[in-house]
Amino acid sequence: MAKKRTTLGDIAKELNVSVALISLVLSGKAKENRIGDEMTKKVIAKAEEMGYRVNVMARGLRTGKSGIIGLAVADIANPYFGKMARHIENEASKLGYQVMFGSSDEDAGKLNSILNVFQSRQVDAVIVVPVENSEKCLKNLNEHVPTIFIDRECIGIEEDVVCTDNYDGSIKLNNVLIKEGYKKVAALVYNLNLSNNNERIRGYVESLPDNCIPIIYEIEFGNVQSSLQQALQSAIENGCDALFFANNSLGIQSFKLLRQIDKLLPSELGMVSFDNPEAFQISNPTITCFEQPMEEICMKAVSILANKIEGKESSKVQRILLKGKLIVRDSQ
Amino acid sequence: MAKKRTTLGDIAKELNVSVALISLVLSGKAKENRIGDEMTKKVIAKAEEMGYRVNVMARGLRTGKSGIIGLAVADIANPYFGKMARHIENEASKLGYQVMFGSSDEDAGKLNSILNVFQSRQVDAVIVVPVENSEKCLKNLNEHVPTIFIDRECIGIEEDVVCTDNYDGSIKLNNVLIKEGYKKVAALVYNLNLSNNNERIRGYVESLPDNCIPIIYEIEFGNVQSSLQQALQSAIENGCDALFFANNSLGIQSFKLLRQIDKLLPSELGMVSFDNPEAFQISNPTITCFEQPMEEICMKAVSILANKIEGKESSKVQRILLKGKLIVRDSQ
DNA sequence: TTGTAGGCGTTATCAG
DNA sequence: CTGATAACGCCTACAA
Repeated sequence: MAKKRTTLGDIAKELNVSVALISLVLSGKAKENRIGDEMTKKVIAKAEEMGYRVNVMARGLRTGKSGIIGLAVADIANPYFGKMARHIENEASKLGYQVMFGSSDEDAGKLNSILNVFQSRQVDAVIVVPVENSEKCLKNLNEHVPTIFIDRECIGIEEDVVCTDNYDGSIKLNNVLIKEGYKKVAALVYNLNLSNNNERIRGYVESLPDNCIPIIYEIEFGNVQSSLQQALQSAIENGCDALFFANNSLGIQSFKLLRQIDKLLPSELGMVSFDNPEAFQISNPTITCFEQPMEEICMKAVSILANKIEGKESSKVQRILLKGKLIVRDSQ
Repeated sequence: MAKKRTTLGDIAKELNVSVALISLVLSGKAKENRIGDEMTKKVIAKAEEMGYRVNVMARGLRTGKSGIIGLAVADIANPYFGKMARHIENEASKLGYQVMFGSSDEDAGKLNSILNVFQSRQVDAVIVVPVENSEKCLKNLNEHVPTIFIDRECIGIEEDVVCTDNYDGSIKLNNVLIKEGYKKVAALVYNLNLSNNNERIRGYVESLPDNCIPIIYEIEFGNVQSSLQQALQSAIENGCDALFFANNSLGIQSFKLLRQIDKLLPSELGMVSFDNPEAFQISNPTITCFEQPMEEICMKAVSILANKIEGKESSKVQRILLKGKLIVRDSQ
């Protein structure tokens, strides 16, 4: 296995020309360096014949570019981030970039080590889902590599970010419950101080009618099962008639728990949730939810990043909020 | 932004020693080269202080290793492959490898270009989910880079592979239906000639009682919606009393379609499905299914790959089949 | 115990 | 139009 791969030098030798010439031709700079048409063809043919493939590391060492975009998500196994990865892969590949990913599990330490690896590899740019307490390492990253935040802002750092208009989404989502006549709606959210969570809660609170007081349960991210169980129990005991879930995993887990205690949806309890996982279309009742515009988000993020890589940074920080889609189903 | 990063040379200059010394120390070879303890400490401290970070491309150019494992899945947005990616990320990171992924969409052309990119980047190893008609490019890959197949074999290539014992799974799954007393079970599978599909169908066929004839619907991968609709229609008209789905997406899509036509599960029609997506726990009824041992598969795959990278290839091809888990719920 | 020097495959800069 | 040649930063014999 593995005989040595052919290099520019090998081709040059075969053709009795210089390495530089080959390099120029194969990196598509033949025209602009006025290299003869037939020579160009000959080189390309020979390269093909010899199975030449550029050595990206050599090129990278020389140019300082790796052709890699780093993507730091919370968890690639979460379908929400899986979709994100796919859309970013698509966009990046159009521009000739490869994607390298890492999962932070919402942990600043893990995120930090992922970003360290990315920097060691001299990724050309980074797309980050910021986590709690990551200001320091993100600020550092931001000073060295073109960076963009996605899905949420990093509280405390002024940097480009693309995400859903979570405030708007929450209002639309909660209004479904309000219009349906629910009087005591509780919101459930992870106990993570993240801009998206905060915006969703803000939307929930502000869309409540004047005579309603907000009821917010913060679920421990590290202890979802029992924390959620307690919250649901408490909400029911307090006479809540509907539940507002700030993300899909809370919605899904709760759905399971509610069924275990034979709570009937929506007759005994209404619910709506952020995000639109497959499960919400299968469940009975189907779940009314707010779908985030993932493809647009990723397209926008990569396009901004592409500009930053090229050095065409717009001078001021861009904060892009994209509208999502309310999907009304049967859970209220 | 971005002042030049510090190199080994910079540190050497600061300390008035040679580059080689620094290199030795920082790559952990101080002891074996009998370098003084205090010198070692001094170097490490200085490196820390100056924020040194190895240039992976320079190292890679020199050593021929990139520290990257390429992962070619069908679609990273599919939670099944998302989980796979996550487990591989975990295992690879323990060994100091980064993961770079690509989605083939079950298309041999796309897979080929993904693998080309991987090879250009000199990934140290590749984990591939083979697709139809990819023998040629996989054979080529296999001659140049340590490779392992995952999730399915590549029909026509003798190479290490780790996957679920699909035959076993199918038998267990179908037996649930048989034992429940269903008499006319139809199987639905994608029209892709893949070893996992074939094994699942083989299991289905062979576990049918003698008086039952197999009924198999091949769903067009490129035209799922209408192809599936026709198949379901036909199965119902032919008096099938239960459905065996060869994977999760067929199961989920069918569940939606069956509800649209108000088919009652399991009273009017029983069903079981391969894979255990979240949706199967939420649906009503919950779906009896067969869960693949993804974590074990990935652990095994990475561990074999690690050996191959080190050159300790076991001489004979390994074909690892891992047992999955039958999960009996309410759909039969 | 430490230093020297060559080379990995490309690209860029100049010179013809 | 094409060729020489010097970097890029690191590793690794081999020398001292």
